[in-house]
Amino acid sequence: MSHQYTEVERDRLAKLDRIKAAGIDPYPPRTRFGDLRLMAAEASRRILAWQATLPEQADQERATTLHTGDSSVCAVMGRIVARRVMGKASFVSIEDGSGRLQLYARVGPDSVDAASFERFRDLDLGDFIEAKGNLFITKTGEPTLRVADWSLLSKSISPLPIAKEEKQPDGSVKRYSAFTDPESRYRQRYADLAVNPEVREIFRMRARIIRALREFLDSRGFLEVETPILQPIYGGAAARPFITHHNQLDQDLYLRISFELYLKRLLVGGIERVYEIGRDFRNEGVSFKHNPEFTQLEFYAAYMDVFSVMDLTEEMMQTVAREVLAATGGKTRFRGHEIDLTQPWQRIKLRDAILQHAEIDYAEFPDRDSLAAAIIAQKLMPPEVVTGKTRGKLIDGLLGDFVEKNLIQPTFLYDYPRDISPLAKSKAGDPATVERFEGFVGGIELCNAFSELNDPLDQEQRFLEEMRGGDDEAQPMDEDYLRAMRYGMPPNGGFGMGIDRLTMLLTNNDSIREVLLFPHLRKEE
RNA sequence: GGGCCGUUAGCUCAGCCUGGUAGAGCAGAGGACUUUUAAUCCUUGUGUCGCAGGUUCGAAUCCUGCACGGCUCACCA
Repeated sequence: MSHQYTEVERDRLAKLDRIKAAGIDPYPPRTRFGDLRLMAAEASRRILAWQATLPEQADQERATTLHTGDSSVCAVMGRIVARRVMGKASFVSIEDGSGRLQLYARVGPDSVDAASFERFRDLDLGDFIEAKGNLFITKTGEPTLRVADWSLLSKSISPLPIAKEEKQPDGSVKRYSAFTDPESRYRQRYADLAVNPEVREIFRMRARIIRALREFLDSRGFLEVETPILQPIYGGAAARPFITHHNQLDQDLYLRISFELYLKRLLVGGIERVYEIGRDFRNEGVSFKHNPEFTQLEFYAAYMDVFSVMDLTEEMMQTVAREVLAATGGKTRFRGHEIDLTQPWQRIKLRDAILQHAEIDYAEFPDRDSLAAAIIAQKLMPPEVVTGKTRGKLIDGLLGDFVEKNLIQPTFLYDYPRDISPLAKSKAGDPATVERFEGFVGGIELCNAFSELNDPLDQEQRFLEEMRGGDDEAQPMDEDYLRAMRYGMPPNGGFGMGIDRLTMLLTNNDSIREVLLFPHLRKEE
């Protein structure tokens, strides 16, 4: 179905025809003033600095009254985001990657001729232009470029939902009828980014976070790798996969649900410290903290264990927070809470956390049925929810229902049930418990780590236990992974973290969709 | 999947309770204006009121179903 043009769009198409008829290319292949280009923020900074060099206060005021400005010629390019057009003079504001700058054109020897002015005042919000001239400051103190020459760089046909902005006395900006409908913003992220600068800032922050994580790991001898996204056997987590098919090989393949089993194969191969940042895919529900595809960091380090990984995680998070949240000294706000990521993390045994928040000591109920009975007796969960859950899943349920939301400041919980941790090493002398931790901040789970199981016989048993469970999220047996492990895998600590959730935390966004450029939505119509 | 709320002009919204087939601001169009900055002043157009049924003489409005979305609960170790 082809696009039905609105009346405004038809007007602009007619304008486009007039532009072409005048011999002007509305989509020129290159700029004319690229060599002279200044970013908008740099132009503002430069002219304000020039003003400050004037010897006397009176001279500075005189400069703005006469609005002569400095004598150097520069050029700016960007999108028109505001227009104030008068009979023979006109102001437009353009926005580029650095910010906004006001342009001033008038009919006169110091600016443009009448024909050029007519075309200038005919510009629309959303058009891209370049303009060349000198910088000056208006009597209201606004850094401005006086247009001596200009060109259209790209004509906008559909009106962008550009909001009007009013500068408040306190310096803040009040925005009128901003583009806010979440569905429209996600479906048309291009328009969202174009008119909401703070959205662009989220994704700059996201890139900074990932860069800081890379730098941290690179500087500690980790090798970044890429492993298969299309996998013949999925594993490394408990989740339902997406299934696809290779036609020529006539083979079903799965989109990976985790990188874990491939990265640990590399430890067998002698890569002692390895990490990957990439996309995982899980065929499950969407929520404020779940998207079907999401970005994960996993690292594995030979000769580390769960506690040394805990130390490294703490250091990594502090480093990233200081780097990304330099302005606030590593503090962030999230879901209404002030969170300090530079403080040492609390470390609590899962058992103690559940004892504190759910008032049940699961260690007193060593088998599944006694724990289930106690949970029902204490009315912690309704009986129908308890049915069919293993002991580990019951404990995990208590964690999710009673503990997680209370873990606001950075906290590690450790010592997890074995049956929900099929790839983690058992704790010495405590076969029901594994050496595992999860990190929580702001009431959500952020990361997960363990002393990785490197005993191929134990691992085989775990796979068999999983398959017996009949869980549709159980990990399938991966014979090749066991074959790798039989060659000998060094003891190692592994770690996984959701980058999207970390970005939510560091940018104070309550929804994962705000930190994904193109979040999953149902198809239109 | 459940609950609640929403869907009206390009954007932000009012109108719905109490049915008489649609409004405001901004954006747009025409005019005035050579330092404006939510520019101002005059004139002016704009809609399958999410979709499909039903009730009614008459539905944006009441009813039912559906679609899409938001929040939330469940699920997601």
